[in-house]
Amino acid sequence: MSKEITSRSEDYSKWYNDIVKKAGLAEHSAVRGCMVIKPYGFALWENIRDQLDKMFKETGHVNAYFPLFIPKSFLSKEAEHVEGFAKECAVVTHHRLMKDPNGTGVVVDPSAKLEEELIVRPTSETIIWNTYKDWIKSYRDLPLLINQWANVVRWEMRTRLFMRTSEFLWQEGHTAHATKDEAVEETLTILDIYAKFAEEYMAVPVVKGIKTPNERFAGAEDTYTIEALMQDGKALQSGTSHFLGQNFAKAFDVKYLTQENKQEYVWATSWGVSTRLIGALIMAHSDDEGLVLPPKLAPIQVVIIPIPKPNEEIDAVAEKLMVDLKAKGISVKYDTDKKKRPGFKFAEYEMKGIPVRIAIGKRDLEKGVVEVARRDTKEKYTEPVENIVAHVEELLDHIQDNIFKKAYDFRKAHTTPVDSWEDFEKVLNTTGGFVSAHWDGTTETELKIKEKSKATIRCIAIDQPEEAGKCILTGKPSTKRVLFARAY
RNA sequence: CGGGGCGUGGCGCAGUCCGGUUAGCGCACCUGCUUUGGGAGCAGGGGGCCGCAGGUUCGAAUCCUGCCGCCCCGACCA
Repeated sequence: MSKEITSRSEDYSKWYNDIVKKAGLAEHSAVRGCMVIKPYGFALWENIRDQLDKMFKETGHVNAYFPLFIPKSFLSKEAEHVEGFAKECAVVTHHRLMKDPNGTGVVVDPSAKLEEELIVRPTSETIIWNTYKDWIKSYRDLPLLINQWANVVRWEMRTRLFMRTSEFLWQEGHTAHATKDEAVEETLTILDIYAKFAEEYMAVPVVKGIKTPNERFAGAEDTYTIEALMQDGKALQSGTSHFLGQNFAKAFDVKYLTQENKQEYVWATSWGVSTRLIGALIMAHSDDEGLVLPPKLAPIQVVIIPIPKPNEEIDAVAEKLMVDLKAKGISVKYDTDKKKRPGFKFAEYEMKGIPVRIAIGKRDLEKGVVEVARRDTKEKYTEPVENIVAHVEELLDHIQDNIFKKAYDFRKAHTTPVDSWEDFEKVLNTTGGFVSAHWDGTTETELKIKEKSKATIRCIAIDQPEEAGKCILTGKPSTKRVLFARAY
């Protein structure tokens, strides 16, 4: 299959599409901008979801489910929020079809017009805060720490498999707190979970930071983000955690009684990651042979291939290996398909990004060894059968570490401090990646820079030290560097 | 919303300019035989309202009109 995939250097965008399709992750559906997530892609999403879900629950969150539809009036209760989402909402106006009186198909039944239109949720703050109003009466009801796994719809102009689709799967957390400090702390707790998940499970290094007012979520007071860097030097916002202040509490009149019997508005957060994470995984690690998956999220971690085809002796070794590997919690597939030859299988599993391949052949077995191949480095070597379980267990960890390190080194090599406009443009147009530069702090300058260079401020890194400098565009004084990049 | 491209068996395409036997090729699929340590070979076989609707014509995948859909690039966004 590798001969069918476009190389990164030839056309990065086409390469990405080829991988998504040829690795069997997803395909375009009959509906514009919407994708079908295929079983292999969904298995990957399930692994992402299950791990995150566990992390949310460990920090006291519980899951619930709110409606897909939101009454139009709800959306307009928070002014900035509606402004931010209005342009990309799908609207339900009718609830019934009828036979076309002039033809053969069906048409919308004009008598079934809804009194109030329903919006297909682009995000659920409004319906959830409308519900929280009834759930929160006293300080004893707080904090309220709820997450939902759901689909949302944003009517995007231009879509791309996993990176931006009109409908996507995500989780959205919505929490309510008695104090501002507690809400801010929650926002940061989640940001840490996202960063930890990205780095330890996806093996994608991220910068934790805060968004500029211009890049903030519609309706938030502060938006925190994890920003990752893709192999083409473009940044990808991979998760966001918002401190919403009392904006939604005020919009939906959610108050609680304090211990002193006083009415106070509650403080809110919301946070989410989506199927875009799969896009991040692909773009961060994969190569011209196909997908490269981090072992911790790979639906299949080890594939065993009989050489040249299954027989009793090979089956016996493979089956024992499977039992032993599974006992260690390692997912393994034994490919007994007799129709396909080994070379075909090798290429196929490389395309699918399976971290470790074990080839069992008669010739090797006579020497008591099997062949081990790792996807990340393409190395191949033989290993005694009796060592194999311990070896694979260790190898999966090595691969996980190695692809993280590779991505980390790449980011390091593509993060450049600059102090002048010439250097800024030069770096963006050559090495790309993150450019660390001083900015005068105004939205006006931010927008001018974006217009001139197509680079946006990805974030102000949380651990960025104070440092006196001059804005690269205006020369005005600045106290901190911010991270610019061209982004997805 | 602007620019470009494309709709022909499951997938990828040729054929369309210049209308003419039975619409073709590769992959995949089915059957059989031979193969088998990096994408096997041979033989046989099944599968198409050529995106939709009109029109021109003796005759349309091909020409004309209208529509629909999708993809890619840009502006906007997770």
